[in-house]
Amino acid sequence: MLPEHARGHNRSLVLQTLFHQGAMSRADLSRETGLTRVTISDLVGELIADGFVAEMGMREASGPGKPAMLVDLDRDGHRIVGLDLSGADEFIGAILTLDGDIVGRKSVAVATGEGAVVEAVVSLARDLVADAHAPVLGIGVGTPGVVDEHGVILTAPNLGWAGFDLETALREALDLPVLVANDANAAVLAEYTFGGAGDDVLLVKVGRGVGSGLLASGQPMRGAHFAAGEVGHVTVGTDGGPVCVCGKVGCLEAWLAVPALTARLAAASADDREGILRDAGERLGIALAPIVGVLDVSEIVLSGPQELLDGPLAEATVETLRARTLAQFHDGVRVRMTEQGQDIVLRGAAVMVLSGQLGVS
Amino acid sequence: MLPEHARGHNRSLVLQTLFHQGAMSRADLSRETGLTRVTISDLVGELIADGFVAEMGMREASGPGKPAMLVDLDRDGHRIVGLDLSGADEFIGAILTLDGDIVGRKSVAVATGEGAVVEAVVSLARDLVADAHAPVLGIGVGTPGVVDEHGVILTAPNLGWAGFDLETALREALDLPVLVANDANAAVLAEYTFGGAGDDVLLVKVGRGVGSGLLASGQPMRGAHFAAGEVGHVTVGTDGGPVCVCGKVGCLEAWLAVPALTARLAAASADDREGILRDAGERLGIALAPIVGVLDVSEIVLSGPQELLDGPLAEATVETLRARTLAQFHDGVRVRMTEQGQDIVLRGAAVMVLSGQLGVS
DNA sequence: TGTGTTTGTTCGTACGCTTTACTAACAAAC
DNA sequence: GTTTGTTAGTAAAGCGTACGAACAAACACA
Repeated sequence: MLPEHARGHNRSLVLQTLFHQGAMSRADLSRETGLTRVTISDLVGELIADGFVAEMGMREASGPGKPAMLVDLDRDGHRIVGLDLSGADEFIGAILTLDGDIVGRKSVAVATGEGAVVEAVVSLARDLVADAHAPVLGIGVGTPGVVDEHGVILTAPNLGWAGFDLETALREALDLPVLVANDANAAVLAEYTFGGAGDDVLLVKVGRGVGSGLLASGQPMRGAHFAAGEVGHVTVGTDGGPVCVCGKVGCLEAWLAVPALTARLAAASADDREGILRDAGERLGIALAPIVGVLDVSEIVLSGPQELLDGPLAEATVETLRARTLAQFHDGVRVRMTEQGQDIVLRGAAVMVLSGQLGVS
Repeated sequence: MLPEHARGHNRSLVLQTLFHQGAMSRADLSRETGLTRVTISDLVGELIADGFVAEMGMREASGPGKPAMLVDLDRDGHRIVGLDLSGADEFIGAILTLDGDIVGRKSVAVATGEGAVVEAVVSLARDLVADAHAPVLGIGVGTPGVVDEHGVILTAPNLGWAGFDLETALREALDLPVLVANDANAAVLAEYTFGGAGDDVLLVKVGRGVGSGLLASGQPMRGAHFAAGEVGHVTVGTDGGPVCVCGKVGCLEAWLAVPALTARLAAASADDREGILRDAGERLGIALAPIVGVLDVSEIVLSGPQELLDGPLAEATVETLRARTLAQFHDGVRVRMTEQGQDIVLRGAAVMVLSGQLGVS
């Protein structure tokens, strides 16, 4: 640990404070961070020189004393490019502000195979960077599959990838910072930074498959083999269930994934629909109960088609969880839909860039 | 982040290196840590002045150059006191070396109620400190119940405690650093530091109840309400099961805790015993499968009566886990007994002190 | 006009680590 | 016995980082 590491930490502390609390004076920053005004002035000067922070004009004086010069992140001066490769039909890309607002979109049809996918993704990213009309802080990518800490996609059956270094490929093609992570892990970051989630939260993402992203004490969990969150093919219950594409019986994905669930709903009468949704929700609760017990998460967030998840399914999940865990410890566990909608992975990808480049989350 | 924090980090880095690799020269430390020889000399001088490190004599010269003066943690000059309050009949205490070796023991009968327990524990700790015949680095305590980050026992039904600040009570009575944590959380630290466990490990402790301790990326998980690991009263399976003391049906504890399991074994014929153990192991596997899926732990360690756990039960657990998770991601999950035996909580309590006082683990 | 408050900067100081340069102590080769 | 080369550890100087003291600027209020 060298002094410059401490300096970097303090730089991030200033950026983090501005990110969450908005424009304020140097003296405000001093009070918020506990560093002295002198040190803050020095740090802010450095951050202004680097272009991350800008002076925003004087605060209209409200009391005695010299009026304050407000400083803030240069929010208008930067953009982030986010990509979501988890869609069934399209690769979706967006230009985002530092606040996670989407100010531009573009998408291309899904490709398969290493070469074709990379070509499509690079082209999508290049177009978005060109349209940003501002310096791009970096490119964040949320992709299905197991992704290691350096953005190497270890396995991604849907995209036909195994051991492919997407991060380096994109960085070399675009000459910008690139961060690649699993889509559900990106999503939980969006929920944490923009969705007001607490420090211990599990996000369950239901789509073609079922994945999850986990934050413990505000830190993303990666797992021993970078496979944390890969919960789709865990068997749930001890009484059989639907057959899964993986060959097993009763996988969470066979109960809950959108294709399986919509197929069962389509085959059922209108009266049976609620029962089917409640069954799926109960299965999710059964799978989550031991996780809530071991991890003591306070919040479970669902992401996916609202018409499927937000209703009988979510209700059955929370009821099952309450019934299967000890109220004394985990009474407060909340289950809710995300409010980030379909853009959750894009916004999570932006958080990855904010976190990687500014140390902000 | 101030410069002195960096200094503290580097002090711990030196101690950590010596702790794990044993005596070495200052130049060796420089190579291991990446800090310069000058800085290491300065740090070592400070640590010697503080009594944590001692010079151990010259290394017999093996090559050219000036012979090296070996330095090491002053292992003989310090002791740690560990307490294990999780026993059914006794509070167990021990004097330990910095290497976790037990060099003295003492125990007292279990008391109940705040006042009586504190009196018994303080007296036990005081006797051990007096017998240590060396400066005691601190006192670590592993206790059943939910314990917060400051050593306040939020709930401990077995001891009749709720919201009791054991850490402060002991610190004021004994005037030594005190660290209190849940017994299973202490146990997993022992397994990590002394048992060669990896960075992502779950320890399941089977005794009167069933608890667990979890390390993710080498960091202990606490949970949103400090209740991480409280897995005993999670319902497992969807086909009923034994009635639990908590009133629910099919709790993991009703399947697996020692009193319930021995009672079922005693009531069964010799031929049925293996089936009962396998059933219990299967239930454990069912409960652990979603946890392995979400957390991607590489290692599950069992702690408790060897004659119950180490055999058909553990075998059934690992078979169930393999059957219920996707081999592609979690093939390598190992299930094994701890080799720390009955002293695992005591040794874990020592790790808490090492970690808290020296930054070593 | 003076007094008190707040902001932000300048100056000098303390601390931590590095680089550079040195001494001490040894082995190997001659 | 001398020279050469290597390794261990220390001393001095310099740079980066944060702090406290002091101050000027700008304002409210009496």
